[in-house]
Amino acid sequence: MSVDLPSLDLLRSLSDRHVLAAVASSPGVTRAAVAATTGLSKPTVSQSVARLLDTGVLAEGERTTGGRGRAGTTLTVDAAAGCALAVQAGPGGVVGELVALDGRILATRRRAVSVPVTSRALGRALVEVCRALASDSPGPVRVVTVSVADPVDRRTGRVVELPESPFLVGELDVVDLLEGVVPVRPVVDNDVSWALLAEQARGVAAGVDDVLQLYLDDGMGAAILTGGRLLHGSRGLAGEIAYAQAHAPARGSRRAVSDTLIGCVEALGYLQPRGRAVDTTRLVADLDADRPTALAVAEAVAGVARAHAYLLDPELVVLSGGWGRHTRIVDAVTTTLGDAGGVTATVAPAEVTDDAPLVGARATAVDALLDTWLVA
Amino acid sequence: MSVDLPSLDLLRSLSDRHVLAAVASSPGVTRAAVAATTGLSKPTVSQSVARLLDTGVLAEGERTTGGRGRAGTTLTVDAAAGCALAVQAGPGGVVGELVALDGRILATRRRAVSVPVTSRALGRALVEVCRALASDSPGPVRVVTVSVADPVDRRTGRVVELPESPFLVGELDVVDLLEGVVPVRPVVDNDVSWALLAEQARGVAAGVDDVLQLYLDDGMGAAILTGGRLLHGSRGLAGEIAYAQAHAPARGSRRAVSDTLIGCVEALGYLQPRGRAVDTTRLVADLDADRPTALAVAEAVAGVARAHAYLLDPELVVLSGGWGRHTRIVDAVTTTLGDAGGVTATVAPAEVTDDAPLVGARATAVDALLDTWLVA
DNA sequence: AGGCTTTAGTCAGGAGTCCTCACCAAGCGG
DNA sequence: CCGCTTGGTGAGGACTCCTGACTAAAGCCT
Repeated sequence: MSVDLPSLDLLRSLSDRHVLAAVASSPGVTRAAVAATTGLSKPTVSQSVARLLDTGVLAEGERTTGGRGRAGTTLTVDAAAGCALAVQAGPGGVVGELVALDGRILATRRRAVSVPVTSRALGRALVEVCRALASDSPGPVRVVTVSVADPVDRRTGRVVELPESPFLVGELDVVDLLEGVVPVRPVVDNDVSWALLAEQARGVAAGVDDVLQLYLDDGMGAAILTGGRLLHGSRGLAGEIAYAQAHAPARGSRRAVSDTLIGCVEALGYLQPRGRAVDTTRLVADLDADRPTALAVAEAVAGVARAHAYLLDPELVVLSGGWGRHTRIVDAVTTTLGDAGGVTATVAPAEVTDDAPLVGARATAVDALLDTWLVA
Repeated sequence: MSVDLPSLDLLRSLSDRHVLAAVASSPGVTRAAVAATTGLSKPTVSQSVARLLDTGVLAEGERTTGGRGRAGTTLTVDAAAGCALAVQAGPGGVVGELVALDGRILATRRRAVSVPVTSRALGRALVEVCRALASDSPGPVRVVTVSVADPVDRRTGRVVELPESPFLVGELDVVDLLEGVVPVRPVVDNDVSWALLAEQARGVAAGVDDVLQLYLDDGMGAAILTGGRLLHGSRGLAGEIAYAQAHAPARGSRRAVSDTLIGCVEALGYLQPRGRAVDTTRLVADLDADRPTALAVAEAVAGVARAHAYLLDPELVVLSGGWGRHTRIVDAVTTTLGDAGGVTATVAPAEVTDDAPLVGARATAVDALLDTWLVA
């Protein structure tokens, strides 16, 4: 007969949350250690732990025999109480992880998709990976986060067809696809946003609250962290930079090209023949060779970075993606921002490079999984 | 002897805050009415009111004789317990208001500044207005918000000299100027941000969480609301659009101008001879007359709006300022955004036109004034 | 005028949370 | 074996919120 005391409930759940977070962040701690790290009193921690043991989130382990005094009973997160799925879908295929509340990765599944990538094949791979991971789970799946390498409406979970979509053809509705596969509504966002969260969690953006990250690969996108929070926009589509206005000298002509960023890339000859994707390998090669057309692309990117740095006043500009991390790009952006009066942002290449979106999706999944326990 | 119970304190202050907000929003309410609107129980409200009466924030009034049953004792915010100052400094001079916790304007002071505006004269006017308002105040001044019509670092309160500052010459340090004049550190921000808050409080942006507002007047700027919060950037300088890349057909030539927005305005001949300010009156006249150069400015603005709409995915784009609200500008932006695939933002002219920054600064001042009571 | 109805505000008791202090339990070292 | 150190639990106090009952006061009706 729990009475409806919203404020007291809030208070209790606040304590529980602290305790749970402490155990999750360092499994095997004792009640006393939790009390020390959280600042709560020992009795309060005991009380909270009792509640959490009752719900099944926590499990008691063996006693430790290491220290001086009495051995304490260790506390661990019980994966059987609920897990989360973090999945990344992109041109390279689908990768997914089954993660526990304490961040442990319990299982990983990969599934390649043959090019050209169709939304049908990608959707099938997504479903298969999720189904496999869900069956691996020792407990119910309570959170699913999905990274999609295309603009996606995070309210509906549908991939949005912008005029010049980078790699996908056809429509993809992640929420609809995973309807019966997974018991919860997935949180869907585009890969650049997740990559920025990864960079914040364990990369160059750690501890920085205002970040502009440019992702330059087959597709081009941006993610914005402002006041420590991701900027999503009304539909979660924020970060589109392909249509940002840009200037660049055109190839074989003396006239300047003035167009959108993707228009410049096309005019300079770096779009793949089919589709609207950037020819990353050739662009990287030309950047390595200091070819003028490639350097013109760098200038165009730098101009976009400058305009956006003026608009957003970030503390840090992160360059990521297959050709975004190239020295020539980083140098061009650094120089342009340095010449711009009033802009003080530092420029740095991304540090998290392997499956960065997956890392970000995982971090968010664990956070959300933690949250599922204080509502109930 | 209040014990150090952070969480319980938080709880109590949460109740107090609700009660105080209820009284502030509708002065003259009774305890019972507060209980009804806040959802708290009558005894809890009485307890909270007792605390607030004790600190002096609230005052008891006469009994009401309107209704059916027993007349309740009315509650009012006591202005003598603390007031706030909202001040707007711009090319037109300085305007300031003394506001009470319930939003009542207790006094207004204006002071014109002769052109050309120097930072010295503006600073003097600012100090005089603040000093006069502070002496008008029935109680201590606890919050000061200042709107400055120039880029300003909200951490330091200093006006930042960007390469092409719109109207001010010389440096201006608001925090330093008001050091002895006012007993608290002022919250300083640029006028566009405050104007957006005004638009959110009582204008076209009411209830919308993701807004891009362009302010086009003597100076040009933008403000961004994302997730219901203002985007400030690392130094509070976010919103600079003068250096956004833009395209426009040049005057008297067939070649397109490709430059920053302010560069386009200059190339089209709408910059004032002295300084880097836009010649608003002439631009408005030419927009009225449908002159090609003026319409070219509209196109340049529309291009910038489109690029930023793609980047930020706002739900609403607000156009404000002396020439920003012009039909030709609104039409151009509406058309351009309508043609852009994937952008669904609606476009609307600003509704709060008279001293919009002051309105926003006032709203924030009242909020902050409310906050000063729950910390203590 | 007096009683009834309605509303305002307070008092008392119960539930729930947190804290401090004290106590018991269990290891390790001398 | 005894003392020291550390882990965990009770008891009591303080504080908050709530519900329900009670008093106070004003208007309406007979």
